[in-house]
Formats: sequence, structure tokens, C-alpha cells
Amino acid sequence: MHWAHHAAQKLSENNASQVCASGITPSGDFHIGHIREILTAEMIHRACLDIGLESKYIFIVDSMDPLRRVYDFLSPSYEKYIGTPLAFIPAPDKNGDPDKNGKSYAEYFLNPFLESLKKIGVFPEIVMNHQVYADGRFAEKIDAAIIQKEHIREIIENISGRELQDDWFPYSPIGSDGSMDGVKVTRYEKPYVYWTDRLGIEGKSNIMKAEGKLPWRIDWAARWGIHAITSEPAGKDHGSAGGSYDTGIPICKLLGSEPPKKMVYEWIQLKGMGPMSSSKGVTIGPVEALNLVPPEILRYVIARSKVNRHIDFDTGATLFDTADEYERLLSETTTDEIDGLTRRQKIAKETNIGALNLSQINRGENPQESFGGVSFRHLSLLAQIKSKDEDVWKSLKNSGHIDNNPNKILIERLERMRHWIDGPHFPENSKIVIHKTITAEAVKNINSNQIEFIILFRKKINDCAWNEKEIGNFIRSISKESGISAKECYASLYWLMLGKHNGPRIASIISEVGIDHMTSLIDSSF
RNA sequence: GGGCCUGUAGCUUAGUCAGGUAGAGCGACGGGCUUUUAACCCGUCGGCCGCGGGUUCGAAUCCCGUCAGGCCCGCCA
Repeated sequence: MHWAHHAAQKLSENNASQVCASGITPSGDFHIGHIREILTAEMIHRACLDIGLESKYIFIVDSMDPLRRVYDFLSPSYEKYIGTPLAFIPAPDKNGDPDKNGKSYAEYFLNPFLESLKKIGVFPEIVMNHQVYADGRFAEKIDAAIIQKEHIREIIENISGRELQDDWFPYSPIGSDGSMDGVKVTRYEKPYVYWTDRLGIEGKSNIMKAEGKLPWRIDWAARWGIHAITSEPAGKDHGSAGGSYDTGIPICKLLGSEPPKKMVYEWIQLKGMGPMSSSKGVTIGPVEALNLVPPEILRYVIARSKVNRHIDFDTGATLFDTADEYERLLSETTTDEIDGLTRRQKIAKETNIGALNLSQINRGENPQESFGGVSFRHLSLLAQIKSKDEDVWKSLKNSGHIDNNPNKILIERLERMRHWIDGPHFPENSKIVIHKTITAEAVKNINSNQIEFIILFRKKINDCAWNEKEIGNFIRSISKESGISAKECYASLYWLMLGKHNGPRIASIISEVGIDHMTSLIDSSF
């Protein structure tokens, strides 16, 4: 069984109707790691629907979270906004300066991410957390938290092991300058929290409005109750022993609601670069990723991996392999035939089918409709050796990959593949490098027979009509004429041109580089 | 210090929750496609399931210990 369906089944034991949720702080550009947060929850949501539960999926944007520090992409003028909720800060402009006429900071980073989510078929109910505060929906929880302040302190100190300061208060009011930093609470009189801010100015915050917020550990626990959340997978930073999940569960109960069951997902790492981190520049965005591979493949990256295993993501060989695996699975799972399989094989097949189904952009869509029929590896070869799309399709027809004209899926894939090849993310070892002069290694690997073949090839080269088919015929005829086996002849051409003993269809490459390149290559080599 | 995850064929891994003769892909090797070599098709090779104990008729799977690698605990998913 697929992990999402397993989770759904577990959830069904408690509730017939589910609320799956994700929460992200829009403090900067969204990256591929956030996709896991989103998709883990969204796939569980879909799985709930699959087994007949009622379910909705909400995406809580932590727009009430304050700006922590001035990030690298922000100008120093953001200094004054530290401690202010992201919803109430202007978005940065191109220079990183506050753009007073534009959107809020939170929206600025959120909007492009939502566009990417649409492309991968995720349509959450969006909850702007600052709005929930503004609507007074937190008020009851805030009141309960303040009244039970000492109890909550005990929970946090005991479970997390951290010591809270004497003047700690379970509500952070916004001061006169908009920041929550350095605001000391003086007293509480429902619905007002009275305070003195860091400028020494006194004031009060209405808990019915967005004039302050609960600290993270309580905020999270409170919203579980407010939205009746039954499932919220969290990143492992929250999942550690004594982390916010562990304190959230008893706090949620204390505030009068039933918490979701703890579920922790592992992080996505950029291969060999450690965890994703915007500040270190170790990041790849969903937009970028979607320019390389189709959305269903991006979903599949998440669907194929168990929640508790970290995902090595890179835009090179690993993504190639994953994309090809997706294609292979599609062709292996065309039938539901499971007779004759061992128990394990059945499990594997069911899990794969589950992963494929959850990878579809639209729920319930037949995965077979996303079948391209050509491996990404092969397509990358063709895209490199054929500059015209028409020639790629011709080649695919010859090789029997397609019968007629390419379908929409293939056309899009080729477009993305060209983008990939031209960009910085294409795997080095998949690049076809056509040499202008023979390499030293090639010289060592070409024997006298093969040299003889190449000399004869050069001698007659002007007799050959310069198209792929004729070049193919030409190679074979020279092979016969020289009495040297076709295998040796081909190998010599690969060594000469690519510096390897084999490669993609050599006639295509020769045809693409042109006769001048060939003659000069041979002339400079022998 | 506390905790999580991982260790299975050269590489990537499935199978671990519900114990029952170790599956797959890539690579390598061989063959076919009698016009092709990183297309496509077929086949072969390859695994003391990290190590040591225990439970069991039976353990990759459960329990204990141990080694190794990665990661999280400053609200960065």
C-alpha cells in the first residue's frame, strides 16, 4: 500500500471527515523543499478521498510570523521591520528595498508559489494566518492560553527542556512601531493585553484583532483546534524530541481540542550539498524545476519516496533516473493483473500504482495518459543531436517509439528537454561533446585497421550526399570496401568524434556537424 | 547531551509497520534486430540483507547490543 493511503486508512479509524494541512512561513523564495511539505499533506488528502472519506486540504500561510532578520536579498532598510509580521511589511523591489506601493512581503513570495502549485495540480484552501487573527478566530485560544499560562510554561519547559524567562507571556503583542520585539506585557484584561514596547511607549492589543500573535509553539497548537486539523505532516525540524510537535500535542489538548497524530517527513537535500537553505544559496525553486520536467514527474519525486526517507534531489542524473522510472512504471502497470505474483511483488505493484495515481495533476486521471513512450535519456540524446524538432520526431518514428505525429506530452517534453540542455542544470555526463580534434585517448584506442577505414572515408567523403540516411549507407559501403568490420568502423568514428567507444547514432551526429567539420577533424587527426 | 533516519548486487534501491524460500532499475557481459553501436528486444553474471547476540519451526523483517554515515534540536519544510 502506498504511504498516503496507509496514512488515510489510519486517519479513517478516528474521523470520517478529515482536514489535512500544511503551513509555511513566506519569509523568502519558496524552494523545492516546500513542495514536499505541500505534497505530503495533499497526497494524504487525496488518499482520504480515494477511500471515501470527506476531506479538505488547507494551506496556512504564516503571514503573521515576524521578519527574523535582514536576509541577504533585502536591503539594510529592512532593519526597522524586524519583529513585524510579514503581512504588514512591504515587499522588496528589485534592489531589495521596501516597495511601498506594492504588495505585502507575504504575498510577494506567496503568489508565484501558488502559481507553481496550480501547475502541479494542488488547489488548497488558502488561509492567511494574519487574517485568522484579524477575524478574532484566535481570541478564544489566546484567552485560554493566557489564563493557563503557567500550565503551558510547564509543558514547554518540561518537554523541550528549555527554560522560559520569568516575564515570558503566551502572547506577543505588536508594539507602537509595528514590531513584536521587546514588547513587555504588563497586564491582561480581556480582550486587551496591555504592554510597554521597546521605545517605552505604552499601549494595548485587542486579542480579537491582528494586534499580536501567539508564540509559535502555541500558535501551532491553537490552529489545530481552530481549523479542526486531523493531519499535518511536519518537517523533521519540528519533529525532533522536545520539538514543537511534542509540545503542541499537550498544549492543543489543554486549549480544548484534539491534536492530529504526529507525522514527520524527512527533508529534501540537494545531492552533495546538504539541506536546502535560501540564505546559503543552496536552493532550487519549483518554477525552475517545472521548466525541466513535467509536473507529474515532480509529484512523482515526492510520491515515490516514503515520508521518513530523505530525498536526494538534483537536476542531473537522479532526476533523469526518476523520470525514466516513471515512464517504465507506466508501461509495467498497464494491467491490473496480479495473479502469479508473490506477496512482495503484489505489494510493490500496488504501491507503484498508488504512487502513479497520486502523481497525476488531476486526481482520478489515468496515469497512462501521461505516457510519453520515450525515455528522458533517449530524448536528451535526440534533442542534442537534432536541432530541429521535426528531425527528432522523424527519428522517433524510425525507431518505432511513435507511430504518427508526436502527442502533446512529447512536444512539451522536448521543449522542456531543450530548456534543460541549454540551462545550467543539465548533467555533465549526459552531454554529448563533439570534438574538433582527436583526443589523446582516442589515438590510443584506434588501431591501424580503423585508421585505414577513416582515411578511405575521408578520401571519398565528397561522394556522399549529406543526409543521415546516405551517411549511414556511406559508412557501410566504406566498411565493405575496406574489408573492415562494421563494428570496428563505428567504434573508430565514435572515438574520433566523441572520444568514447560508443554513442548515439553516429550518422545523425555526422549529419548535424556538417561535412566541413568532418573533413577538418579527420585532416587534423591523421 | 537528547532524538530521528539510513546501512540489502558495482551504483540507486523495493521488501521492514502485519516474520514464511531476497525483487527491480541502471551498469557490466553476451546475443538479436541480417542499415547502426547510449534506440528497441532477449538473456547472463552479480546479494554471509553493516556486525554480534536473542525470540521463533522459520528473521532483511521482531527484541537487545554494537559499528558506520546523514540529519534535526537557535521556530530555515
